[in-house]
Amino acid sequence: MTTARERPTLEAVARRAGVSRATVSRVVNGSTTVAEPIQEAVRRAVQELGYVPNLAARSLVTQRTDSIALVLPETATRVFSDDQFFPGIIRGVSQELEAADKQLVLMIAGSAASHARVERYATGRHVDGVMFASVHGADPLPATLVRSGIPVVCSGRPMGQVTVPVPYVDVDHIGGVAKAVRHLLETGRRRIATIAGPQDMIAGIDRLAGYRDELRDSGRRSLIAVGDFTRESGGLAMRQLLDDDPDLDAVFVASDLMAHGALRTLREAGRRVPEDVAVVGFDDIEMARYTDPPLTTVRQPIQEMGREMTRQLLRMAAGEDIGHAVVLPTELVLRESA
Amino acid sequence: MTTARERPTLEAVARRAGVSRATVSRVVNGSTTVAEPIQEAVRRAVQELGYVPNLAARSLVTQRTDSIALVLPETATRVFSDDQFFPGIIRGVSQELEAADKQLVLMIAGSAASHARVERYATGRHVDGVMFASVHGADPLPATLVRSGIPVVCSGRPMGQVTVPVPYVDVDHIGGVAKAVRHLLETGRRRIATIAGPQDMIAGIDRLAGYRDELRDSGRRSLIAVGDFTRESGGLAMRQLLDDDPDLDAVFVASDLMAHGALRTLREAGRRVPEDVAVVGFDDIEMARYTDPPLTTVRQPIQEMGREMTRQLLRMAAGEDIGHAVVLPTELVLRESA
DNA sequence: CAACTTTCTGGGAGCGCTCTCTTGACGCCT
DNA sequence: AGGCGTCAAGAGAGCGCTCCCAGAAAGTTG
Repeated sequence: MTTARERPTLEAVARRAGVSRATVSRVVNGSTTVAEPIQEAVRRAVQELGYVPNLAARSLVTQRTDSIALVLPETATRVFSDDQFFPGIIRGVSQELEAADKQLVLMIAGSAASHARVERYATGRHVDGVMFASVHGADPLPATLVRSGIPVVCSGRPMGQVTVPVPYVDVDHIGGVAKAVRHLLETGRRRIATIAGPQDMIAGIDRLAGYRDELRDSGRRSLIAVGDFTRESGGLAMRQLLDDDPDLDAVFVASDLMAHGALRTLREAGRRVPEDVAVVGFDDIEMARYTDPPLTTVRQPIQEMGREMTRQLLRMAAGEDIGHAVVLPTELVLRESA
Repeated sequence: MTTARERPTLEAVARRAGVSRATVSRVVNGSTTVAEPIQEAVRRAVQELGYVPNLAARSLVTQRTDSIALVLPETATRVFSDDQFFPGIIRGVSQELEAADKQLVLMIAGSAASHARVERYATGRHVDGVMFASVHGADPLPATLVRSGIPVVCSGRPMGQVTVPVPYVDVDHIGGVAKAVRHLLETGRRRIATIAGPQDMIAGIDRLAGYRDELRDSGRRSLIAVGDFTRESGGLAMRQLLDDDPDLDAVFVASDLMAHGALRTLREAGRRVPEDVAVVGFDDIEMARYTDPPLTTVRQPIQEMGREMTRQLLRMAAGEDIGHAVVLPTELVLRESA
């Protein structure tokens, strides 16, 4: 261990400023009950000594850690693919946390072991709250933490039986899909299929539900293939759809990545987009503007989701009561594929 | 704050097991000097009480925090684009950290204010070490931290004058580019251009240097346009290259994202790839297999870079001396674009 | 069998901070 | 002028843990 010069403590600052430890503490923590000249002296001493509070010592007495955990279940296919979900959330969280001067502890929880690790860490109160990005299946961990009184927020409506309500922030999947399908109908498409996402993720489930709802209302037949949000699965699903109904003239794909795969399959099958087949994606990732043709898609505000989750969590950690769900709007972005 | 049932302390475990606090501490920290039956009793008490050590209290006395910071300079264009650099590094870091049972504190440092925040946080010894992902320009922060005796590792060779050596892990940009350019020459390309990356990032600089070196050796003329690693800039740069030399028959693009933009421009300009113009990228991101045509590119082991950085950092934090540079190999991946 | 090691466990100090409680100084009212 | 209220600053008690040191118990040797 490299030995840097001894770090100054509150005590040292107090001595230097000729006041007591308590007073320095008051100034450092922004109490207003300290006379201005003394505040000034303390601040100068802090400056001169390069004092930085020891967070461990502070946590020990305040029982707060001023840091929160963001858990990314690695099993979620999307998390490490390039759909930017994960960076988007992180960025939003980070912005909001920085504004609140809190730290972000990132935990990737793939294995059962790391799952247990997250639980230990959180129940051990090493963080003031936990956020789950992209909950896969019916993960019991969020509910477990809620039950032990730890502030928790999930991205995406948690699945499974609700033994205890877990607060969440989600986007309006159903509304977004409705806009997409309606657009296809309005532009004269008759045989509309969908490539759904995995049915153990709320994004997959809701987007398929939205598609079904909208199509049922129009009285048309629906054709469904299921992918797992990856390009590859999108390509495969498109192949299957084409085999099932060579005459389909539109497809709503539950993610841009899958849409990318689907576009490729369509090209290989000699279909022109959008002339022969219209394609609408979901997510509006950066790449959507660069596919051939550029992808019409449903935009979801991922970064804003991260911010909103954080705001909710911080409020819970501060002891406020919050509503248990926030749903952010989605929007149809028209490009050339439909 | 929700009041969960009181967390048990060492003291409580000690009482329950009928031993002293010191003994419990020994067992918890894996000391071997405790008689087996007592160890057993302590472990049972820990289990029964659900004891989890208070990290703040431990840090206070050990002067370690068992967490390390990963700093992502947000200004780096690449970091939040979809080239997966950032998630790749995080994943690698996270794996290695989990194995060592340490925490990852993620800090996004865009503004000057957040820069100062990182410095305060690190010099305040709130983490045992700091890793910088993708250092942009000649950021003085890494060197500053090194000087105050904090373990630091950078991803990518730091730029600027070396007042103090900052350890780093990088990939072999030059070697990778050499392979790419050599491949173009060997497949009979005569007029080879390049789209370089930003010249304030080592990845941009080295990849251009590699291109120049290799082409100089072959005695050919070189044509250069500069982008900033985004798709958009790649498209623009390609346009410019085409204007400068309509007869060029190959282009080495310093990133896959820019290559994606370039492919689009080439298509719009009526050039066939690879028949008229061969294109080679750099990075080998997931998307490279889905461009039209699939992109020949230079693969760099991003995740491994994150792991290696972490290993180095942990060794430094443990007081070991490490060599100050590690360079990981790159590899040419042949697909259809060249 | 006494004297001395060698193990193993407990006692207790202290890491740096916050926060309650107390003291002290001052101004104001009667 | 004396008593009171008010407000600012200091004293001191821990927060939960590690680790040094002392001391007890057990084992070893001449």
